[in-house]
Amino acid sequence: MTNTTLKLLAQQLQLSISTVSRALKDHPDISTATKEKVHALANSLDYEPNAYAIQLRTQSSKIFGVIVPAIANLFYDSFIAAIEEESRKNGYALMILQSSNNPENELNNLKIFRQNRVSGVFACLSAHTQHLEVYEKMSERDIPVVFFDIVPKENKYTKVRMADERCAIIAAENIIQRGSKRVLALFGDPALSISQKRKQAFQQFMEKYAPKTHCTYVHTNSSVEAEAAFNKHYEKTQRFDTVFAMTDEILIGVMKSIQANNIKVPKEIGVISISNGFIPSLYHPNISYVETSGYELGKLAFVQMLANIKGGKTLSELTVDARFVEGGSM
Amino acid sequence: MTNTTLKLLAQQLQLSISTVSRALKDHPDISTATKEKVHALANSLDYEPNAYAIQLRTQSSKIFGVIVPAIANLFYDSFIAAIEEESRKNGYALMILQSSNNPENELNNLKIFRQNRVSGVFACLSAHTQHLEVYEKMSERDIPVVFFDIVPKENKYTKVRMADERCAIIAAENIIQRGSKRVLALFGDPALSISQKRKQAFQQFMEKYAPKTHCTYVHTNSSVEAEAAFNKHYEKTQRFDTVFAMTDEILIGVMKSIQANNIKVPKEIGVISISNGFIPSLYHPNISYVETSGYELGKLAFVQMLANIKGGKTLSELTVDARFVEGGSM
DNA sequence: GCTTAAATTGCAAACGTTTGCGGTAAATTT
DNA sequence: AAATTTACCGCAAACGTTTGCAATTTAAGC
Repeated sequence: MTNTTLKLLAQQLQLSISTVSRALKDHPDISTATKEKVHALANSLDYEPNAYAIQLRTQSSKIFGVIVPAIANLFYDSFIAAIEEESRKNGYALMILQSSNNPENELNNLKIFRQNRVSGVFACLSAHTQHLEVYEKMSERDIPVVFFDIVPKENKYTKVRMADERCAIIAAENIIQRGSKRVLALFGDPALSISQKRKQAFQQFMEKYAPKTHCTYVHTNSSVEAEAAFNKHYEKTQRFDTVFAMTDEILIGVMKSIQANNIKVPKEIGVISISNGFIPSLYHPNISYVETSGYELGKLAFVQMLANIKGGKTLSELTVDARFVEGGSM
Repeated sequence: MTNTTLKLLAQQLQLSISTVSRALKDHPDISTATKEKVHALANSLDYEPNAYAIQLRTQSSKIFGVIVPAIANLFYDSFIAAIEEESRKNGYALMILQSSNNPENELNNLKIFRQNRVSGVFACLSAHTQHLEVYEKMSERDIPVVFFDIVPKENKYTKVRMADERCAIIAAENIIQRGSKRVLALFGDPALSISQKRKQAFQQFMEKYAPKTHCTYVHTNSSVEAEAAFNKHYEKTQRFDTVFAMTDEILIGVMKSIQANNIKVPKEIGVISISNGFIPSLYHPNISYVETSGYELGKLAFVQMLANIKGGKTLSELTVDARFVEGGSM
């Protein structure tokens, strides 16, 4: 069965295509009588406008492109969920591609976006990417690009990201407030700017406002490493009373060890992490965490996108603020 | 800056549009000399074919639609990741929409898919949906639909799903092997066929091969409900020695309670679940589970889709097989 | 050198819309 | 009753491609 078109409707109704078109969109030129007839037939024939013809004619596609390193990720999937919701509300659809942290894929994806004349793209740079010219080209063609999470350094781009330093500081504040004497602070890959930022902010804050608190800083690259690191330091006689996990991944390792050793939280050890909240809610008691919400970031990114589309270029870097979520682990 | 088109290239090269078009796709009619010239200019001008014009002309869109209840979901995100990979390999892009388990959204999404003349749709029914006519209509219009995970009962559709019965039976086998006397078996929404299937298979198997084992069957709709159900039954004097969780969601609730009550696993209670593996790995000891891989399901779904597109209708129900993964909880 | 075949290239229609402009008939004003 | 306005509606071009066919140029055969 072939698709219903304006032409078909026009033929059956003995009207011109233009009249049918206008009737369907409630144009004042068309009489109520014909409007009704047209709508009736359109409904019974399940007419759906051909988005491709429309875009070809109007030169605007109502589709956003999204590039993430991976969809299967606690952070990015909620980011995607957020912009999907907003997009739907605003009549846009989403085209989602994953780069798998591979610059080549990223390039190919961008190409697909251009071929589909997307109205804008949300991009998360893949880890070791420095080929921003492609993005430049999109901007030249008036396709706004909103970078998120992993963003370029230059400030000629529109970007949104988490307030990394704030997160670390909020965590530090709560640790101090708890009256901790010895802290084990676990951070991620030291090569990533996110690890650097968080550690630096955390360390500075602790040294300034709680110089007497003894902090041990360790970098780990996986859950397993985090678990090992925790175990190693837990053996010591002078035990720490608080552990800080920079990411979910690290928290998972820590909690494995805590469960294995049947350590009482928060009595024996306080736990605090930075997270979007899902992992911390898995444990009893819930782990207290500083919230970095992919969902919020998505909402923010969308606002930026809309601003870019409507009001020309809005070059700025916005961050979504962090807040402390009390679990029962501190 | 305006987009490069065939027309523009043709003008600059003093050639006809058709020649340029053919040159670009390496048509044998065109001489090598002009091909080179065309390619050179196209590259320098960053020509990208307009997907909309192509689709309008060729009536095929190279886009698949995907409907999931939620993107932010451990199972669906890996499913999506899988079909995204395959799609890219095959020159397709993905349009992903989430239903949020709301039939109305589902309907709207389908509409968007039809407007975009997708080449096919991967659909996971939202929980309480019985309006399959929309899907019928897509099929009538030769848009193949591959249902996954939550699929319609009728067997006139193409569907892929987990081998639900097998999963349940494998779980039951292991429970019997453990020598359990009293089992608490937690299932999901009783309205969902997935819950029904798993429960029925489980129950039948237990009754047949371990008639003396006492089983309590409970349906819950969320982690919180599962936690409550577990607590309620745990109060009893005649305690169960094994708990079976049909999904990650349920497992999470169970484990919250287990942690809260400081129950020793597997000594006091054995735990087994059905999962893709991530959640079970979060606990110590790792929870034993029957593996259901969203990733595998995605790959399978894609094969089905391709078969449908190429070889006409392939009505069948394929399942991806399950296997037991030993944790330390049994 | 003339005919014929082969190698190139161009013409034009079509895909399904939108929209500026012009046209006709009815309604209103003089 | 003629003139003008108003209410409807249709024509036709354009968006960027693809593709069957015709047209042109070049090479080949004799």
